[in-house]
Amino acid sequence: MIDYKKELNPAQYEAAMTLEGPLLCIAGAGSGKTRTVVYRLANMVEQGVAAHDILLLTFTRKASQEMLHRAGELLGHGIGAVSGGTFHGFAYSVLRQHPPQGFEGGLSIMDSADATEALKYCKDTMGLGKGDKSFPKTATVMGMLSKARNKEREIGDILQREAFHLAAYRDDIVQISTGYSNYKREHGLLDYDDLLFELENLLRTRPDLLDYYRHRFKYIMVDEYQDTNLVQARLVQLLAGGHRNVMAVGDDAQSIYAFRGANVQNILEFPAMFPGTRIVKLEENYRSVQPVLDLTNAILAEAPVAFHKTLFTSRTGGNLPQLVKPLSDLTQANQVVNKIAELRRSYEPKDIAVLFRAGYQSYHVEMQLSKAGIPFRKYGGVKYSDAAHVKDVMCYVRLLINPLDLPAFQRLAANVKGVGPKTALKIYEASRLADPSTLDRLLKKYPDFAKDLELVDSLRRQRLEPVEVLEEVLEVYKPRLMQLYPDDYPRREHGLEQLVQIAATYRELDLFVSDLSLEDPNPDAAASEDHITLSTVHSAKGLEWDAVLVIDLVEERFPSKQALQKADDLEEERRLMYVACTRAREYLGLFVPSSIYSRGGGGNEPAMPSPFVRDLPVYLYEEWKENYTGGLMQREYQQQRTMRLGDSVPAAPDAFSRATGGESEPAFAPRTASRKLGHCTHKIFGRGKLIKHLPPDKYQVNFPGFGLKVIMEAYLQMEE
DNA sequence: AGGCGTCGCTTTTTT
DNA sequence: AGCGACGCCT
Repeated sequence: MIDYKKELNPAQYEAAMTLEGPLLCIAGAGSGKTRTVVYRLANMVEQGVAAHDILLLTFTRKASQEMLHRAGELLGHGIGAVSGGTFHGFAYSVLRQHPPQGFEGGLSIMDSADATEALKYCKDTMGLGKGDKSFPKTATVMGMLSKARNKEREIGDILQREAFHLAAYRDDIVQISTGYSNYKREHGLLDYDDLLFELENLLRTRPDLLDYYRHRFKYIMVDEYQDTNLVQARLVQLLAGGHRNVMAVGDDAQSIYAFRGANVQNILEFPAMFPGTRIVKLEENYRSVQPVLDLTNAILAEAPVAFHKTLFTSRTGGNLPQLVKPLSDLTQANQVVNKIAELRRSYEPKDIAVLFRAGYQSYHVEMQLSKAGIPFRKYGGVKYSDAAHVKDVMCYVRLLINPLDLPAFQRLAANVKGVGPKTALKIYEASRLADPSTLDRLLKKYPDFAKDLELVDSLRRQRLEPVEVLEEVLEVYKPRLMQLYPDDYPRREHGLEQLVQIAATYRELDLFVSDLSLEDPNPDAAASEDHITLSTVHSAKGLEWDAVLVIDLVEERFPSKQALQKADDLEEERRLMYVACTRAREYLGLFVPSSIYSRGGGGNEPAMPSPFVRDLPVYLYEEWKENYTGGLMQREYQQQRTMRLGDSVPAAPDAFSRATGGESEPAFAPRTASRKLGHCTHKIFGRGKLIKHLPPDKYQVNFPGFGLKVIMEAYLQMEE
């Protein structure tokens, strides 16, 4: 028997024990969210719930597998057939069993590269935006279309709000959008957004199926609920609408996917969607040492989040986070590598990570790490399955599943010398319309492509395992690999070996293909023990390391350039910064280069430190500057710092959470008023910004240089 | 007419 | 580094 009461804190215990009815778990960073879900799963099994009855929706398949694995360990036996994965993965698994109208002949999932290519094709064939230099790029148009669908608003609306300069192209963009939809239907293609909407449509139009799935999944858990969008919330409502045994877990402070339509309101409105929801807040942090936690709390203090939490930790000791100011982003790479070398004396490589806002920002660090012989693994940015050779090979496989998949057909054809999109389309039309004379003539002209089509046909006749299919394809494709990529074909060949390895774990071809586009498989994750991690902050979500280094903390990089315009976007960047820093257990390094290389400015340009760093009270970190010889020197302590030394947490956490959490207050109290608060002056701390009114007579105030304080109103001089 | 090489320009984040 | 426009080649 598991002693739940002993192994969980009271809030975790409550969440793990509540199995029936709707439950919302607000879990701060590092508060043992996974642990709580794991114990809850174990409890379910002990209470006699069959694994088969549980649906566990998580952000990545890896996350659901880890939860199941750990629950299995806890129970001392496997937990078996829990269904789980991402919303998109789940949607596909349902849709492949119940193909929507028009997809009976086969159904291909397009990843974002496929979708953009298809959109470009539509744009070109419709002759829109030709020769107009300021016409938005295909990728930009794709982004707008996807945003409109995710937020469920008109395209014109999105353009107006997010890209005013493109509003003039609204009609053209709407036309492209219509053309794209038709194209997808015609060729049996679904993009990521379609998966969710088609699933909703299926459940709404087929009451029998809705009923079936409601009985099939008697318990539903949704992780990272703050990153769900509107249609995902409706799917949860549909699926859990019968029994209402549904748990949502999330943290509004870690919502970082608004750009793709994630709606923080979802988590706030969960109790309204499921009346009678029990709310549990996990606020004790088990991950980070106090100095790291103090700094992350300070980042969040300025954010207007609905549930204000100040996390507290029981982890004692720990050093102050370091703020390192290299002279440029180039020397930053050296400083990062030096620091990693130093950290490796105390930590395993797998416990060290370098985080950044965008994929390209790790470029210099990657170079220096390679030079220093430190192995690393990069997450985020370009995906493994985006590599041209992987896409090439997968096109053969896609045509097996869906013969109408025109993008796949065109891509294969384009690899043959002398064939471009137009010729490919001719062959495609000729084969589809059964026009043997044209077909014969064209295939004679391009014997290489004829060979490809023969291969696909012969594979379609046989019923082979995924791995066997791949081996046959590679036999034809490998010789072509050298021809196509003479410069680096050995590296690509290695990548294809990995693809075969992945294929070997599947029995069904369509699952192999869909998984590859729905979830980056991360080929040799198992062999990553001796690798340090480089990752975008988005891809680092839900993970943690002993030592975390965040780089490029300058204006226009982090926060990113385009987020500086709108307040909402800037708040999302702040939460992103919060997510980055809360990944650290013990060491946190913030790197702020004084200049960055930019193409436009013709070399190095001075850079402003990120506002997220600028606004931090100085006593929360120690500052190191790089000198001309590449060494680091510590900045002399400022007056405030000396004054504050020996002081503990900026805001006394107990008092604060008691004052804000409030057993009497409804837990869902949006902090609407706080935005309107102004400034005040205090005799000792000087001028500060009012953050929150703590009734009846206190205010939480942020004083530059002193940080968060809770002060009696009588001691404050208010400004207008 | 369609394919292919070259030059100039611009880079967020992900299922 | 990748897209798009432009111009030359088959």
